[in-house]
Amino acid sequence: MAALALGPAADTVYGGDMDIIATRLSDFCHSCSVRNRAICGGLHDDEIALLNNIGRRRTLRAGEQLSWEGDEAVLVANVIDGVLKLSTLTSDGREQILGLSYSSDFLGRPFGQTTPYDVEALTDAQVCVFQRAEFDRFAREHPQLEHKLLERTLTELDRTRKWMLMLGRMNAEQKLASFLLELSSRLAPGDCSSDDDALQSIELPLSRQQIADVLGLTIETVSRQIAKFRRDGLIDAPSRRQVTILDREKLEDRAVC
Amino acid sequence: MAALALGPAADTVYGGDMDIIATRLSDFCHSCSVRNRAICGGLHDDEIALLNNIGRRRTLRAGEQLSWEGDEAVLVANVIDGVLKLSTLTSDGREQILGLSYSSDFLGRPFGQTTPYDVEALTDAQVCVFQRAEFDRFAREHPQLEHKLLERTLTELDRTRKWMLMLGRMNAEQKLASFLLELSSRLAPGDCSSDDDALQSIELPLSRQQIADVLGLTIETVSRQIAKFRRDGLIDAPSRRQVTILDREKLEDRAVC
DNA sequence: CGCGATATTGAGGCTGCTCAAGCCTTGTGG
DNA sequence: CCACAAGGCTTGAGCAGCCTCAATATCGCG
Repeated sequence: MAALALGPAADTVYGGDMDIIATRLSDFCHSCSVRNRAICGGLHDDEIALLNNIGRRRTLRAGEQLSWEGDEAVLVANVIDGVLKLSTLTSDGREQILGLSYSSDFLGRPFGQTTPYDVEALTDAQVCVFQRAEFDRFAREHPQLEHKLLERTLTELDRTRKWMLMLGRMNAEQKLASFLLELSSRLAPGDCSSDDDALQSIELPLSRQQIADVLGLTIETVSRQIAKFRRDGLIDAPSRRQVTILDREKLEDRAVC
Repeated sequence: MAALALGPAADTVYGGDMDIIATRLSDFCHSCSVRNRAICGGLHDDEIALLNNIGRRRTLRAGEQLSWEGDEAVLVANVIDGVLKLSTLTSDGREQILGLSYSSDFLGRPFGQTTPYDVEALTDAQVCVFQRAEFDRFAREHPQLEHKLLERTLTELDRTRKWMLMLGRMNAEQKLASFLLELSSRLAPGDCSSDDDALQSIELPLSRQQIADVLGLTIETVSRQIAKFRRDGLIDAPSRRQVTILDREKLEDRAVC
């Protein structure tokens, strides 16, 4: 189905014969922009080649879903480019976003039966997908990969817990300030979390409604807080999807944490 | 220092000569109540013996801390018995509990530099602690252990995300109902998450204040919600630290999720 | 230009917080 | 065994922050 369909690039590649496939896919990895930051970093060339055999590039359009909550977890993936959201619905139909995935993040639930949340591309995105069963087998045979995956999962757990703190204890102003600051550092090209190269001008990958879903607020509250930050000269918002941080220090004060 | 001091049992054990040490510690593992549920499950006997050489039993009194937020992460541990909390402080001094750890859970941050939260025993507890550096080395050499650790971390991440949903989207009533239900299943002797053997009578390991810190509420709100559940006949609360679930179904209705 | 989707702004209400007083439990000392 | 104190818990009153509902404005696309 849609979630499993290959992107045009992958289709082309699989049209050739076996040797060519390996070569071409290997080229994918060698030129991959997240090669050293994603979990594949640290693998030997021959391991990369093997991984290539089971991985496929896939291009997602903004709004497209990668897998569905509760489905048998058939896919895992590396994010190459773009921003994706992990989300789930409350029983009364509201959405809560559980996490955002950026370039070089790992997506999905290896060694599990079901995907516990929806994955949807917020921007146009490129991912490198694997059939879960194949990935699991490969990971078990390559401890170096499992180790990278473990480190990444531990980091993600730390990040999620920090987010919990935000949801549980911050007010609307603090939530929005934290959110903008985090976004400006996660969207920075290096992705390395050194705050120095954090962006001043952010192209928001989320609508107001989605920001509200991230922060556990309503769209109106988000809108009012943005308006307040503008009035106070902390940010500028030339268009709906753009934000410029004018006074990072004061914004950090508002974020508190 | 306090955090590193050995419990009396370990002191005794280390008093003997080398051969005896290994044997005695091995006995610890063989009789360990979480042997098959914790990450050590699936290790060979000789691996267990090696692990024994670097692990120590430690008994914690309720209220005692295991490591401190921001400290260099020197310890990791398995929870053998009892309930511990992971928590952090907001800059304005309120506490947010980030997670609870029960029997057979893994504690700490391997492969990281700092412990990103406080760990404190809520009840008297027994843990099996390792120096982080030694544990890291052992884990790198034993992929089977790393694999178990990865699975556990992934599960913990899923659980944390569900908790996030609760903090972001639930009202006080839903939060408390969910909390009581989760507690009754996590405290059940099997620990297996089959809801069948969930407890009806819970001995609360947390004070009202701590419950409030878990749920992102105030102590007054927690108290009022408990009073309401009692009035409505959903629970009984014979003493401050005891709760009996009288009508699980209706409680689940209140929890919504 | 005009329509639909998205966002902003306003008014009013409710949930949960704050502040405050009193109660119950537990432990200590006479 | 009782008196008292201290800490934890409950209950109440009032308030603030955020949500809800509603009207209006703006953006983006045909």
